[in-house]
Amino acid sequence: MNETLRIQIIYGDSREELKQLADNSIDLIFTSPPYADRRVHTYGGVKPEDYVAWFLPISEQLLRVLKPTGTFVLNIKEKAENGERSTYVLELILALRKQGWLWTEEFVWHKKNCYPGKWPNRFRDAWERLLQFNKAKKFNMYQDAVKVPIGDWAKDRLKKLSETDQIRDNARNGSGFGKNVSNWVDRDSVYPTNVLHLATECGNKNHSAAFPEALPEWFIKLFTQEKDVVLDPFAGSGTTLQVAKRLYRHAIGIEIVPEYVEMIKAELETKELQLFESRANYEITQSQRSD
Amino acid sequence: MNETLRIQIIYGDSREELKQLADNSIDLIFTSPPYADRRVHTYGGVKPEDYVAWFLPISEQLLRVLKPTGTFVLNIKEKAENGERSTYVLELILALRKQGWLWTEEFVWHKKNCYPGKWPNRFRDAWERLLQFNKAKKFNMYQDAVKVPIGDWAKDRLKKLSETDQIRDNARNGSGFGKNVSNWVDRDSVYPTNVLHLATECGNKNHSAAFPEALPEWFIKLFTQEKDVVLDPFAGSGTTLQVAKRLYRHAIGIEIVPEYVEMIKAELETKELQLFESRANYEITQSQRSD
DNA sequence: GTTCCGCATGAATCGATAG
DNA sequence: ACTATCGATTCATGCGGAA
Repeated sequence: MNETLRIQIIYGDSREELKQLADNSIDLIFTSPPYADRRVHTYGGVKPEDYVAWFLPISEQLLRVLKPTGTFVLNIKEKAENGERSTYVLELILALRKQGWLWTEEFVWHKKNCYPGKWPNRFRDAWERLLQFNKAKKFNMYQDAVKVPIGDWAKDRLKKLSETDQIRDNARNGSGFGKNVSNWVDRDSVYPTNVLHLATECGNKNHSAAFPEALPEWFIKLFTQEKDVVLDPFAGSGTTLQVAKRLYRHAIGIEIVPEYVEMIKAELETKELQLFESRANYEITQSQRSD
Repeated sequence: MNETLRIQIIYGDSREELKQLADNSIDLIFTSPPYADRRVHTYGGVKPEDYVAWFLPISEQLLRVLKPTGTFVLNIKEKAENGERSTYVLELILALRKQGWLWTEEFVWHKKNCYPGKWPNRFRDAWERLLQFNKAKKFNMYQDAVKVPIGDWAKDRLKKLSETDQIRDNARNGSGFGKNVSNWVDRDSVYPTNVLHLATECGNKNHSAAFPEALPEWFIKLFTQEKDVVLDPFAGSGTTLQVAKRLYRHAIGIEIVPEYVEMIKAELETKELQLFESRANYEITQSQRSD
């Protein structure tokens, strides 16, 4: 018997549409709000000084719909304006904490091929913030899902550990390292850090996404399991939804620009024909704007 | 005729000793203050909630002694505790702006060999902030001094990229200064970005520095010329001073731990015999604590 | 002299235990 | 309950002695 994977695209304003989602129903919120993706005009041109006030009603809803074990990942980077970095992201972090969120971590996305350009007073901006917020200190994290190959140094060094090395347990130097040498035998992968190296997708797609697929993929794998629910309240070109679907997670996206909504629907239906057919049926839903 | 390069180490507390420096006399301040609750043995151990109040009197002096064309670079990273990142660095940035500083840029130092460890709720912390502050919107910046030249060295690196390196860290590049290796092909040199890749210097040196020499070196080259004046109000093991001297910049360091002061003096005198002799004489001064 | 390998050492963070 | 201390965990690097 097939199970149904639900991919839902809601056409409308997140400030309104989030209200229809149930309490504690989302496992992961992954999103790039306006300013991160330079689409601020679609939400009426929010000024930097108004940004926090504009965002808080949305994050209040996000706090409501997220499961206690869930995670909220916010991809954002303040822009430089008139020679200075804006401070609204810093103020947003402080305001979200005051709203009840825990600021668990700040990941760095190092964009290998960042936007070109040259200015007299600054270099190109090659990184963005990925702010992790949680409702509770205990949340779901599946670290093994994102392990990476071990560095080259290990190839030469570790394979030559003798048997006595493995038995040795001299913790007298305090490091505790020698005690666990046997753990390292046959180890070929390690846990990553909080710095992510990814290229922006330069590719030949007909539309440009704010971030490469690898970015939501990493966080979806890290914070959800199959059949969990992923939400992107600023779906844009739908990268988060597509990755969620490919990884067999339920997904909900909200998008205010009708052209994007149509694009997402078309894209998802196309891929549906290619993938997963043997595995599940898919249900693609479009809700109407509520006003 | 020889010119004199002045390398001055002041033994004392920056909160007091900075007062003896002249207004508008410093071209670059590069420093790594003790982080909150770190280095409790050598330094006092400032609590996170007191950090901003502790730092502001110092930065007020820094604002006074810095030239209008000068730059202040602050290396800092908040710690994680009890599941959350502290917010005092964010609050410090906001407070410094209120004090009159411009927050020009935030560089990321990606520490390739970060501290090991494993926890259920987070990965290893592999980056630190390098916050750039200025007094005025027009400041000295010598971008060409940090361009990364293409040479045998770079080509060599390009070839040596191992397969695992490419899988686990596609941004691996030689110098570490955030350049996409593939962009180097057919170019003489390129400008870096605001992401720096450097390993920490650990290992068996007789003393351990908080940051590798390449870190102050990069900023000294970027923001000063020869015979400019560099200040480090938390000199520590003296890395900033030594690099300044090697790059033929005047330098002033303030350090509260007498053992470090002696260490810096000894180190500088040793190197004096080896380097620069044909170029200049050096004057190493020790001021006394003023109380 | 090269290369190889043992080893110490990091601005870490969490959970448990002790006062 | 709240703070101070301690053990456990982990990975990349450079130094120095050995082969």
